[in-house]
Amino acid sequence: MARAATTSDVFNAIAEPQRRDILVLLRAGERPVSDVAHELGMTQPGASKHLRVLREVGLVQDRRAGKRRLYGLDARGLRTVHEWAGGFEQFWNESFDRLDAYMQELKQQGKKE
Amino acid sequence: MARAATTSDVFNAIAEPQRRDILVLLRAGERPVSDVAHELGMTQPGASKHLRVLREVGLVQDRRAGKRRLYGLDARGLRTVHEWAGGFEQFWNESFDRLDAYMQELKQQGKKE
DNA sequence: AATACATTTTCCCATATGGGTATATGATAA
DNA sequence: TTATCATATACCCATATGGGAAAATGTATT
Repeated sequence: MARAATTSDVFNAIAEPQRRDILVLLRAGERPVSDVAHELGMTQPGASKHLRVLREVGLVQDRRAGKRRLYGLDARGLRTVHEWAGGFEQFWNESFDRLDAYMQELKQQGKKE
Repeated sequence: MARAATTSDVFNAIAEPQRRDILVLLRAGERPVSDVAHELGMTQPGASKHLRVLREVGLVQDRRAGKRRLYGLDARGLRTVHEWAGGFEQFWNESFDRLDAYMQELKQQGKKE
């Protein structure tokens, strides 16, 4: 098997930096593909492809507006990510302490030898 | 270019479900590779490979303990993810409202035709 | 040293990727 | 209808993947 599809998951979709950039950009409001491409310095088909992935995982909504197609944020899917990562909150400081203890340990060893 | 390496980023590293499972498991404490493999129903080399990725992005620490090698959580890297996703918090409900408004719109159209 | 145990690495494979570029589809206006 | 603008898709490529199996490396015990 190969790597899971980028469209299989919100986690996979946001693994790509440019897609995260798109999401951040869309916080400022809906935009047509061409604007996204221009503002983020990507090619038009490139932006279109990334938006497709984001749409397939539900992080983005699109609606027609005349000749153009506006893409807008649907951030609800990011709540999962936020909550999952939040489940480790109590371990952030603890990890720090552990590393600190480890450093102390190394220091002690250094003195002995 | 292909997809970015799984080791290039915390975001890429946690895109894989099994690696997220490993991180969750390690909240309960350090474990040798074989235990991780057994408890999560993966093959031992499989677990080893996933742990390598997690180690390379700094989400996991390892230390020798006799014949075995214990892997422990270093959750600090997940803070980035938590904060990034948290930047969309104000949009979660708003997205909901937008969808709601959209539904209303469709409903109106339905009445007209 | 030789054996046994734990973990990592090396192959192999199928597959999806992101990035170009070119082309096709869609929608509007003349 | 035709011309024009906006977006999506179709190809092509190089590359890294996750998984399985086999082999190599590490470490301790006898």
